[in-house]
Amino acid sequence: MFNINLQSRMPIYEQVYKKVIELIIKGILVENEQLPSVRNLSKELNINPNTVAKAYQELERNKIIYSLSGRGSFVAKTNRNQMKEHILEEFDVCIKEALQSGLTKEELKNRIDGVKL
Amino acid sequence: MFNINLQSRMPIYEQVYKKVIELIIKGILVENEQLPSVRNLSKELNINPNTVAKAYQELERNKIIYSLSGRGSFVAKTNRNQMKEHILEEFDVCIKEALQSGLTKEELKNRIDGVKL
Amino acid sequence: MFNINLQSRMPIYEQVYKKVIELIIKGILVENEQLPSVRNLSKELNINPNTVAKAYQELERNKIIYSLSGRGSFVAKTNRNQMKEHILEEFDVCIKEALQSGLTKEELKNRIDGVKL
Amino acid sequence: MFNINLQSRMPIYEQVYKKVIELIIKGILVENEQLPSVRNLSKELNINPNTVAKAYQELERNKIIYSLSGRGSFVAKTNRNQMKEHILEEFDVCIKEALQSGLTKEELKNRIDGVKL
DNA sequence: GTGGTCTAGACCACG
DNA sequence: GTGGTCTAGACCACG
Repeated sequence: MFNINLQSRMPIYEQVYKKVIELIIKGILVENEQLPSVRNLSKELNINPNTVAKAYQELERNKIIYSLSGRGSFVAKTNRNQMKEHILEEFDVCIKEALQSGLTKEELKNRIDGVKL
Repeated sequence: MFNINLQSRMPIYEQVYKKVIELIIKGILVENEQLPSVRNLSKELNINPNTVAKAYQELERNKIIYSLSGRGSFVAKTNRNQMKEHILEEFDVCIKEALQSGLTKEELKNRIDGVKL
Repeated sequence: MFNINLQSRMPIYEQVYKKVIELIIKGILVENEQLPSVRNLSKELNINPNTVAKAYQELERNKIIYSLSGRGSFVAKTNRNQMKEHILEEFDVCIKEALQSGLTKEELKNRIDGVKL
Repeated sequence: MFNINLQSRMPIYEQVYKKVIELIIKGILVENEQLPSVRNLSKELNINPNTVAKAYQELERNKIIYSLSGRGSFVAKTNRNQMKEHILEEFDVCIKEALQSGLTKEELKNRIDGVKL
């Protein structure tokens, strides 16, 4: 379910962070649902607990999850639209970079059609 | 003309690298035109000469510029389409990230329309 | 009446502890009055009985309540002034932190006037 | 200059965090001044570099310092008033707790006069 | 069992 | 030399 890529140049903790957001946007993780514990997830992904903890702390700081002391971490009151907006703002940065490099909006939109996941 | 942001999370050498490509795509730098020397550019931007050198090396490795020993660096036979393709491939990464986060192609295309530089 | 916040960074047992003191200072709980049983209070607040027990133990240790084995916990001979002193000593810690951060006593006193509960 | 208390229940990284703010409020660290490097400060305080790094990252996240990659950490455009406000907001929490415990504003203000650092 | 803090130490990119 | 990331593993408070 978490699919971490150790080879990627994107830090692992950031991959975990984004994965949680993705699962919420897709409705796989829902409000107040408990996330896997730091220890369990780190075992499952075969990474260090600290790395998972860092991702969770970042998520909590951004009010995407909350933790109850001694009980675990849970999905916060999720505002999916707000979360989409969050992702789209990151996408904006890419758009601007491409436009600044001299490409046109038409070229970018056409490119999107061609992308396969 | 070069507009470097020292506080950006993007490495400085990468900013220089992209800036040169941008100037070529926009036709500001043209085939066989001489680039500023490493020394001059580093002074102008107030950054380490090694940083400029690294950007130039990367550009040369990708056949975007060529250097004549003792004379300087010059814009290579520019294939603008190839360069656009290069930018678009970077953009692909952003598209994929956004799609993987659960957004749709429609949402991304609409977003592009709204962006102002 | 007890108003516990599970998401607060303040430990739950400490919240219970403080709440009892507050109720005594306000005269809502009076000398020799029986406190809710550990079991009942934990059910009402939906928290672990051990957590309530810990708060009660701490209160007993500080002579704020006393317990009769098999009968329950009761408000001790209350010395309101002593209790106020207790709260004020906690407040001292905050004052010192603020002063150490470079603020002046005047600034702190003015701030108190502005606070609304 | 940094005066860390290893016995305190306040986490070390938080003490470092607050110390930097204090030094800025007091004008000892000024805009664009370079902070001691993570390594140097950790040696001086005899604590782990990661602990200092955590404090610096938190400071950077809150725009109190900024880092130039490969060069070091520097005091950001400091708005002292904004920083005071930051401290005062923390103080508000203490005031509210004390008021909720049944004390009066007068009692709190008198207490401030009596505090010695 | 849960997350939070910390140490010791490694490796990396960047400059 | 600089900060950023990560591991391995310890200890702690809380529940």
